[in-house]
Amino acid sequence: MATGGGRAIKVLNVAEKPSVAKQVSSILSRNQGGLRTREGRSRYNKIFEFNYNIQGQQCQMMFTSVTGHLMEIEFEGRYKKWHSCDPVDLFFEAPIRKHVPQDKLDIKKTLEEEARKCQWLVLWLDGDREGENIAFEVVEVCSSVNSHLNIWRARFSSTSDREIQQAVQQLVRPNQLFSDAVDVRQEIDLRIGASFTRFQTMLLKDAFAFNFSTDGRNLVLSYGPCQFPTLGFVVERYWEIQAHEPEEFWKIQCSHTTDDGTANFNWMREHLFDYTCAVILYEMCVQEPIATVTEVKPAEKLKYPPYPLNTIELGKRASRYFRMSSEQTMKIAEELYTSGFISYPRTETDSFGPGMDLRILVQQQQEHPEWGPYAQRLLDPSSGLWRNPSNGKHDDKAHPPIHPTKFSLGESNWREDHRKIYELVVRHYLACVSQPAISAETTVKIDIAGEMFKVLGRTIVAKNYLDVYRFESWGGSLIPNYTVGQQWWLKTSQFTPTSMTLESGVTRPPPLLSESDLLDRMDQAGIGTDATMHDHIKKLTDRFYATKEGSQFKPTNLGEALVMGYDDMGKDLWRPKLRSMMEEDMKAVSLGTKRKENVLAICLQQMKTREQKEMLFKAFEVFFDRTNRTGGDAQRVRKCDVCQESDLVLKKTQNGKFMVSCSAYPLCANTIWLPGSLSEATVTPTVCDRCSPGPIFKIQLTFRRLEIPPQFNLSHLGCVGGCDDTLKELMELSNSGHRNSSNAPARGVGTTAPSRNNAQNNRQQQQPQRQQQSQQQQQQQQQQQQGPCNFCHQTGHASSDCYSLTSQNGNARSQRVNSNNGPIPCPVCESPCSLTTANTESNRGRKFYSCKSTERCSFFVCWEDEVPTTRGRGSSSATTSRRGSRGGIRSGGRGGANGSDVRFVSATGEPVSGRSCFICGDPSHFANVCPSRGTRN
DNA sequence: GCAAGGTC
Repeated sequence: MATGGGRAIKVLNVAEKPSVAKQVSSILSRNQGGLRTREGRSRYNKIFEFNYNIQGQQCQMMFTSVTGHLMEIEFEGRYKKWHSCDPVDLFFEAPIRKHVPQDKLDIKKTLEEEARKCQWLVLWLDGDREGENIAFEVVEVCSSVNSHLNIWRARFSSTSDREIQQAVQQLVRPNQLFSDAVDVRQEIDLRIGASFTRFQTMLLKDAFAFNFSTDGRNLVLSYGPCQFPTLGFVVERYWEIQAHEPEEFWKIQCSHTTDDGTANFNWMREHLFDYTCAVILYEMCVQEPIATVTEVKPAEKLKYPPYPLNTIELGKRASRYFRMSSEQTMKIAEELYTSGFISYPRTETDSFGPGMDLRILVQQQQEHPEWGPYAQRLLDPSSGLWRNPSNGKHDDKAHPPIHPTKFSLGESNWREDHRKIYELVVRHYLACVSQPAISAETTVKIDIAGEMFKVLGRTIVAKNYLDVYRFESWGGSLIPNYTVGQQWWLKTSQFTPTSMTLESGVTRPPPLLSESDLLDRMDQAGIGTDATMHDHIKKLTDRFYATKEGSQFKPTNLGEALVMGYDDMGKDLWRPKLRSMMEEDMKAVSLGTKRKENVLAICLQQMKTREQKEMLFKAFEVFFDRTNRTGGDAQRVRKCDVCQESDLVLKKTQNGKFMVSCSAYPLCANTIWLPGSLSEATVTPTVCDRCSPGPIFKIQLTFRRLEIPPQFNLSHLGCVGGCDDTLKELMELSNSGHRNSSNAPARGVGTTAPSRNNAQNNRQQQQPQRQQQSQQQQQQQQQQQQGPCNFCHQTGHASSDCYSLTSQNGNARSQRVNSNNGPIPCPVCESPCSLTTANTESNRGRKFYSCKSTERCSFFVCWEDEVPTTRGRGSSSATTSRRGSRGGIRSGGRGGANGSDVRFVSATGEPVSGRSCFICGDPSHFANVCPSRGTRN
């Protein structure tokens, strides 16, 4: 860096926002003989002046700011207009220009005026890639009026005194590669966004009848690399819910009440899907209802306060605690920030740097009537409440976590939302610097007739941060005292439960995604930035892609159709992967390992999908009816029966002749010439109910009297699908005397079919779940038609599939099983297992194994006479074992066909690693989730 | 009428 004494040089300093210009100016001007402020051309961006010495060089500092990006990119000239070109031209051909938009011209003027006077330019933009790009925008504007500027970059990660003083003494050069990465991002976003948006809007908007109100707004079917993956999350969850099939399960509940409290014990099998099994085990417990305490495990547990608050957490918590939308949260937070009550709200950082004075912020809050006393306790060393905050893993190197900056009892111009967000920020901050909550927990396990149950009791020992963070709670539950022991005189080691019930439940689908869930997913997938995520979410509702019900998002038909269409294209254009890959490429550009031009070309090439537009059409046909319009001026008659891709549309030639021809002309030359005697022709919304494939829209035809035989009417509602004899006759008459006499009628007027392939049929074909349902219904119908099984006389399966056949095999195999009633090896995992006699009406006297090993095969229940052949892990024939297990329990009970299922449930309901499924031998899952469980062969 | 990223 050039240094020297002598005359002061003039230095233009530019920050990304006015607040930073002001902060940095006041830090640097301290003890430097004063800070002067003057107006710039923009009312928001003041200019601060002070003297400063940089490495021995006396400087006259001028410090101003921009407001984010100074420039925008847009398509040049004619490409700005929607109908100026084919949308695909926007990918490569359409030139792009970068310019300062109208509303930033005053800032540009200020920069130009100040730059002319200066020798140095110091760029104080934020320390991220966007900041670097804005820096180069500033350089471009300033250099254009002063080519001799010496250009420097100040690097700082927060506006603490130390960092700022350090940054100004260690100026570096701006990084072109960082800026290049943003150029690529901008160009890809614009080209893809504009191209796809125009393409799908023009393709679909007029072609389908959308059955919702747009509130007078123009319908735009936008596509964006961030908004679409966001929509994808919503739709994917919705599909998951749709695909869920509820299953009934059964569980034993056991409670014990004493003067000390009530313990609700949970069954360690959690639940069984088989009613008969559950009843047998329940009856065993009821017949021998003595609970023996087998384990009492006390432990101290800590609940830690949250990490310091960043933007995403603020959005998620405001959504959870106040049901406030992230968009509204950001708006309120902005207002609190600009009026000085909280720090900058757009930050990724969730840890406080070493430079922050954390106690001063607590001192500011001491006077508050609600949380003031807590703040006082925090500052009192004898309370032991203070704890240095733990650090999260995010740091944008530009801003600290969101924290209160000024005390307020609530301002007169604040609305309820301002109070809520301010309170959240303050309480969150106080919680961060507090000790965790402490509880004493006791886990008690009991054994009733061989069945295990457990309960967790919790007593809060110290609430600590929970005292101030009222949004979180930690439920305590007092339970009686228990001790372990077999001695009869220790009363608490055995007891009789107060109640024992067999309860049913049903598996439920996951809930729709909440705003908090969405922010979480976007954050994990790197969709958007902390400052833009809420915009992408709002866009889903603005574009009618999703609705918000309470705090949950549900896709509309439009949103679902779009995702289905792109899903069918198979290019993952709605998945977050695409954005993540782009993000990786940006990183490579910023590190210099990939070239800007290559990344741009490859990415755009990958996105070219226009040839697959039929997929979009098909997806939309699932949800919406077709109109007779194509989206342009031409009137749509039907899908082209030659190229099978584009539409046949009604057109009028320059010399007044009418024809129905393919919109893909000249790629497809399919044409039907209508009679030359026509004076008018208009496509109507009436669909022909005789011709297929449909829909084929009828055409209202008006003929000139003198040009058609007198027996024909002047007006005729015609169909070009082939059913219309009148039209055929008139076309033949016309052809006989006209130039289009070749084969036009024969091609246009095809075969007729009695049924029309209507939209409803298409809907069923397209939607996977509906298709499945339909197949299941068909199967059921077939089974009903085939009558009862010859062997068991039940309906629902064919004789060849009857379980009773396989259970006979099971009987044969059971010969090798030990029939003693003591502990014997489990026939599946060979660990100790008990053989118990059933006592239900239908199975009285029948014996079953109940394996107690949670280590190897979890809880296995199987009839003695129907033990599967498979033993342990990696067992033999999947077919045999599946049949054996399926044949397990034939007795009726509740649940119909389900009553003949044996299910295997681990204590947690999850497959346990390191073991094989005993049904099929696959080590990747356990038997209770075996995909072959529900099949017969 | 189009994207996403800054910020007021």
